[in-house]
Amino acid sequence: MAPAHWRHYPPLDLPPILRGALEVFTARGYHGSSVRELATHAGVTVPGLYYHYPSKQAILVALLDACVGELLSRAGAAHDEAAPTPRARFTNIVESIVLTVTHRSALTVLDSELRYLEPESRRHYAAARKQLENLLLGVVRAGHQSRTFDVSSPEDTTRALLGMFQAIVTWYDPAGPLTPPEIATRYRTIALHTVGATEAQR
Amino acid sequence: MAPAHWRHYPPLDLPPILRGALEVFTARGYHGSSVRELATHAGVTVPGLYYHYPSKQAILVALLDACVGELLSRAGAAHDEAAPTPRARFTNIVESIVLTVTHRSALTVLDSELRYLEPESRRHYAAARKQLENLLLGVVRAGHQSRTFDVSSPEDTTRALLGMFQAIVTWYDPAGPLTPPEIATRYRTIALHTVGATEAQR
DNA sequence: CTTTGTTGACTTAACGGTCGCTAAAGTAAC
DNA sequence: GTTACTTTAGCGACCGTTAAGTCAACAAAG
Repeated sequence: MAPAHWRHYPPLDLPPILRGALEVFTARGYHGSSVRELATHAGVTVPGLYYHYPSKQAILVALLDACVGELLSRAGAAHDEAAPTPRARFTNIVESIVLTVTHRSALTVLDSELRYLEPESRRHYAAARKQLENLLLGVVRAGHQSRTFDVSSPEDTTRALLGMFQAIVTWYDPAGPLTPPEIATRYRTIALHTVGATEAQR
Repeated sequence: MAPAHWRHYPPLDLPPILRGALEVFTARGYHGSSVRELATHAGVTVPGLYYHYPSKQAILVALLDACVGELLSRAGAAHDEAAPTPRARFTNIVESIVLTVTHRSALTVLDSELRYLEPESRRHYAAARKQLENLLLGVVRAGHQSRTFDVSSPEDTTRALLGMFQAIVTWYDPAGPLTPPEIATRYRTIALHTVGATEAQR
């Protein structure tokens, strides 16, 4: 379950039903996909699908579970591994978020389907996202207080940064010319500018 | 049609059917809304709805038309009104985008439903968004060349900025404490940092 | 060894309900 | 009488879901 290292992204190991569902949900959206499409894409019949999952929504939840946990644990590992300076921690977290968003882009797209979940599940994912926000916010605040960073409001800046990263999936194409590490490098530079720490500083 | 000024946002003047459809689409998503819901929300019957619009998709298109055009024309006006410096143009465009995203948040949320459109309509909106990107990119490039801005890549930075603005709708609440002008002010500061132009400079 | 019972994985067939959409008739204003 | 718009009624297709049966694998009982 736990990856060997937060920078290493093995191919997603999902059961065939979830693998197929991921493709269909990504292409057509949650409400736009029928359980029949999910079933045929996974190579099973419809009741075969219901044997493994109690409902269509449960499939989406299982998929999101695989996503949110990974993002959070990788960002945490990236933070812990960094030298104990705001700058090092910040760049590691940014790199890890951008790597996850790109390497797991199909899963990340599902974030926009989050609001169709029943309230209980939705609260669960809202909490997870808040945890990520707090991780990044802590680092930005530390940099703010030590004057390593130049930000007017750590809270606003953190929220803006996370939005910036999340938006990558709206244009990222795994078949395109840019690789995840390349994008991570570019966004590291941009994010450093956003928190007022120029590349030149060390 | 054209607003008196790009900073002024009168209440949306939409025909009742579109007004109701906007609420329903925003709450449930395109595929999650039925034409029966759209009709009852607008106070008409289903065939009454089909008298005005040929299909469910046409309603979404009409709604998006009202959105994209406004965003583009306001950003253009904000650019033209600014003093002819990259910094003034940049802050005006940023302010105008953030004001539109917040004042017209219900319409902006529909952007995530864009991929469910048939290819022809989707290309139309992709082109409009590209126009906005080019408007902002031109200004960022000008600031880059005149050394007013400090960016490593105007293209990447512009794309990151637009993603940052678009993401506002994921947390913005019209009933919340923050008003659109307040958010615009905060994002102006953040965006200036992102392009490497500190607030202190004039 | 066979027989029998149990489980797990999956099938065929279909349930009631909702989907997007429309034909045809009606109404009110000009 | 024409135009603008609404109504009642319902089309066929598809929706998420389920009941009931099939079939291989395996274990305990004879």
